[in-house]
Amino acid sequence: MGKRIVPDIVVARLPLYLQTLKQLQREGEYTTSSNGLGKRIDISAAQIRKDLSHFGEFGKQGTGYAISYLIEQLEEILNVNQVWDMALVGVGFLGHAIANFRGFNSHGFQVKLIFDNNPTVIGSNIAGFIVQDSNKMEEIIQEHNVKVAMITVDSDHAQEVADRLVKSGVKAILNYAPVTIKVPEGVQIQYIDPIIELQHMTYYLD
Amino acid sequence: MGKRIVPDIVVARLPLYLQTLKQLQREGEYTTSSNGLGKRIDISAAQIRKDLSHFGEFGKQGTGYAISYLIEQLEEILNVNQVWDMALVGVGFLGHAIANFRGFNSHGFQVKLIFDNNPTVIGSNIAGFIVQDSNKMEEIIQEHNVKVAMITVDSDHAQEVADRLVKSGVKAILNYAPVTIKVPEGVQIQYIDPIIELQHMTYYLD
DNA sequence: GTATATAAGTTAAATTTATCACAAAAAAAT
DNA sequence: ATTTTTTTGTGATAAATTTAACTTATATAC
Ligand SMILES: NC(=O)c1ccc[n+]([C@@H]2O[C@H](COP(=O)([O-])OP(=O)(O)OC[C@H]3O[C@@H](n4cnc5c(N)ncnc54)[C@H](O)[C@@H]3O)[C@@H](O)[C@H]2O)c1
Ligand SMILES: NC(=O)c1ccc[n+]([C@@H]2O[C@H](COP(=O)([O-])OP(=O)(O)OC[C@H]3O[C@@H](n4cnc5c(N)ncnc54)[C@H](O)[C@@H]3O)[C@@H](O)[C@H]2O)c1
Repeated sequence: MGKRIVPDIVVARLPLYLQTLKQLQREGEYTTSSNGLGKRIDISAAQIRKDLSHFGEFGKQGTGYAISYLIEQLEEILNVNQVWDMALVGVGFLGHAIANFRGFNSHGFQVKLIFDNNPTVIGSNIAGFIVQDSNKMEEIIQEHNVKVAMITVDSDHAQEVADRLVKSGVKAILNYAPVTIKVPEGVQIQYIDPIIELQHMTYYLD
Repeated sequence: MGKRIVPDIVVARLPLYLQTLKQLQREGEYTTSSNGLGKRIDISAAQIRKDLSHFGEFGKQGTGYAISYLIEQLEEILNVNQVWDMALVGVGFLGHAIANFRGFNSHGFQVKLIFDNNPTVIGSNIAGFIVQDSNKMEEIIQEHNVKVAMITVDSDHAQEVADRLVKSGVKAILNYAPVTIKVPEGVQIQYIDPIIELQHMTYYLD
């Protein structure tokens, strides 16, 4: 109860808090405060406290937050106190980079399946994975009970691939193709698009 | 006058409008409406009209928006009615993918310079660019008057690289390393981080 | 030609989001 | 032991953002 009423904009900030806490931990810190954390990421202390207050009380007055405890709690809230297997569809340049990216592992994710529709790529070994035929996506994804996927195909095929992922039972899609995708209620979608970010910045340049 | 008072959250949506308009154009459409555009990207018609109203009047009652005209106008607003030369720092797996990405060109950007600090990479040809020594970043970037850069080095070196980019006169940085970076007032920074997006989504999964 | 439908731009209202300010608690200093 | 400082969690307030409603203009149907 109460989980659904947390504003999405608050949820969106939690991963950044988690990332920063982990970094503080790597730097040898054991505690921090809403102020200290906020300074790192340019977010007001009040906002951080307000955000966390949606989920419980994690700090101690006068002291602040025990970093390892807050990390644990945030990982639980974000459901990354487990490792999500992921499917990657499209092994071009970008898919290749992502398949080789080792950074997912310690943050709740791991690539498990890789698909492409190009016969010259299917069957080859990329980053330790055998590239599978995307025609068999539905059965293979279902069989492995994969719920999270990344799309790195050209934008012309992104919607079609998304549809098939949804049919396969995937509930969260990270789409790198520069196109908006329709998914049914209950399926999460997020976008990564450098051009969107670059154009956002050039607005402020002359 | 009045440019600075447009809320950033509005500015952030403009590139998405532009992307979608370009796609409609590729599909052979000549006009659209706030309603039609909004349906594509799940944004209310009222919001689109409100957003655009910050910059002028671009539509026609009863008809909607002439796509090619609105594209032109948005490109001008976002300062992408020109091509921005970009520097790319860090040519690992991800940098390799970005260097080879052809999608920037038609949207106001082009990779111009590539840097790395690894002697075995420096001097090699990647996607038609000779990888330059990142020790010489300052002078080379200044010489080419590059104002936009992408960081694809490991997170331990991202801040240091950002500092040097700023010193070189770069005014907009797209950072792929999973770490928050400090830049002086007047320098734009945006982040691309798949883990942040994935964790945002897994919150909603069980 | 008139009526109906479409759709922009805008003003006002509603909603959401962020900030402020303070009481309570703990820690540090005197 | 007492005072001062730090810091959380929160209720109240302020600010920002979105939605809805309305006016005006254009286009289409009859
Ligand atoms: N490379 C980048 O740095 C970069 C950056 C941002 C966005 N993107 C976007 O990411 C996507 C991929 O970029 P890329 O440079 O790797 O392109 P790419 O052409 O190198 O790779 C695309 C891959 O997808 C495969 N594919 C196409 N249709 C498919 C389908 N229906 N099912 C399975 N596989 C399919 C192709 O065989 C190919 O291997 C594009 O949409 C691009 O716009 C790329
Ligand atoms: N590969 C991905 O899919 C992916 C996805 C998301 C984020 N990232 C992030 O992007 C960054 C790069 O990832 P990657 O997989 O390409 O790593 P990588 O190790 O393959 O590449 C890093 C490159 O940066 C260079 N480098 C390091 N320090 C440098 C410096 N001071 N100056 C110039 N060059 C320097 C290295 O020589 C290397 O070539 C990392 O921060 C990673 O977390 C990568």
